[in-house]
Amino acid sequence: MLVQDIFISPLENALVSWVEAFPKAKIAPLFNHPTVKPKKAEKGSDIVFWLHMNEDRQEWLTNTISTIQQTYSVAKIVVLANAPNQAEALYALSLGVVAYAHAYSPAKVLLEIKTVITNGGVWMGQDLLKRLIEVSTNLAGNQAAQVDQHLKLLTKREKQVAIEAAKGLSNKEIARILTITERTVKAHLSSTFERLGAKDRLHLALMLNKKA
Amino acid sequence: MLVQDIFISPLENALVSWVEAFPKAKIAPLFNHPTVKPKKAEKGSDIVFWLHMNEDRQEWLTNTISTIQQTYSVAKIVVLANAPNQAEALYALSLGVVAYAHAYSPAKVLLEIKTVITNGGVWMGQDLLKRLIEVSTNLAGNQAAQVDQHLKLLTKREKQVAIEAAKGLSNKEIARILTITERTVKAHLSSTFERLGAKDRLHLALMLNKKA
DNA sequence: TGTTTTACTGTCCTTCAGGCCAATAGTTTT
DNA sequence: AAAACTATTGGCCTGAAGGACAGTAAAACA
Repeated sequence: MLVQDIFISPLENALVSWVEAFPKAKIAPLFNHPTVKPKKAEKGSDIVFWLHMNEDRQEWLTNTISTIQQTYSVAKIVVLANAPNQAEALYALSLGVVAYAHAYSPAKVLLEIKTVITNGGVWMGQDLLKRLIEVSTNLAGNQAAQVDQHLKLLTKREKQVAIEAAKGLSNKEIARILTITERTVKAHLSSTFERLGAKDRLHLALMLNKKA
Repeated sequence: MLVQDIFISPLENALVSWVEAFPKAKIAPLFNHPTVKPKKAEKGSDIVFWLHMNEDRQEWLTNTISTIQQTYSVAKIVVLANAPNQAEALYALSLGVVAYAHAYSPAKVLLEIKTVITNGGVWMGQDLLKRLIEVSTNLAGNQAAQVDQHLKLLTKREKQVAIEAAKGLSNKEIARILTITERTVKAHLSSTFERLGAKDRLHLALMLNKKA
């Protein structure tokens, strides 16, 4: 089976690792560029588009993915990001992209990605998946139990502070109703973030306010 | 680099596909069984534990994973399930397992898994991943009419911003994914707060994440 | 009896959020 | 045509949040 690899990148020349991984790949600045126009009709042929993502091309990404999907329903799309970030990765994957990786990944990794996706898999970094799992276990699972699980990790005082913070109260307000200093509230919250792996009070609130 | 594969399974003999994929692998009924004790000190050596999961050994799984992680901080753990299911997969992955697959996966798949995880990836079935992504990206997807009521009061752009903010994203992150300035995000948010009568983004998040 | 955990407080500093006071340009409504 | 709304961005400023240092006293635990 013929598999065509097409890199869409603003770069003039493909990166070394790209060439190393796929010597026969084509590269073009835009999708639908004449030099890379794949033969659509060819039956059983697989096409992999490797989209090189710059920080400031979010919209381009969205449009390109959409166009590719409309034109080649079976094509696989991989996003190679100069500066990978979780939000973008999630977004891309939700659009149907089958892999999201660093643009400067070594050839070895690129080949691995290729193997995985041509076998129907989806490739993504470990950190991102961890995050995904965190988020969705909170949203999906036994919400009530999940929340208790979280609260169980906290000391009595931390629990009180966390609950108030999750309601949307400010540190000052919490301090008043618990008759402690604002500083102490901060201390309890910091330790709470640490224990629960929350980024800030908003994430804490989301953790403790999962719908039942 | 030496990579040791250790199968932990109640079976007397390894499955055919296991042997086919890893002829030199060891197998034992329990972790820490003398016959499979890996040399911990060996620098740069990778260890992959393949845990064979029976339906009724949930607790065993939890404990074994925990013990392995404490003993070999760098070890990779794969779960091979006789009867894979999403809940269990999620649970295992949330514990730090880097792959979850069917115990009777062909050797080819096992080798693919091995490749992926030794390169820092995580392996899982496509269906599960799709599900994960759905859950974590569709904040508004499964919300009640009440939330729609709120969102209906907003302009298109404000709605987009509000939803992202309610997920816990910072202004900068939102700006990035919508390809606008952080300043503009602030403008949309300010107007959103006004329209919905929200005090700040935390209250907004609570409004849009209300239990149905 | 040590050691660890909890509860509490301090200052300094950086970043972020959001309000206030603008402005421009396109679209919609009146 | 004029008025209102939408989308965008700028600068300035204040206050809150949270991390990076701290530190003390009591309780719990080993």
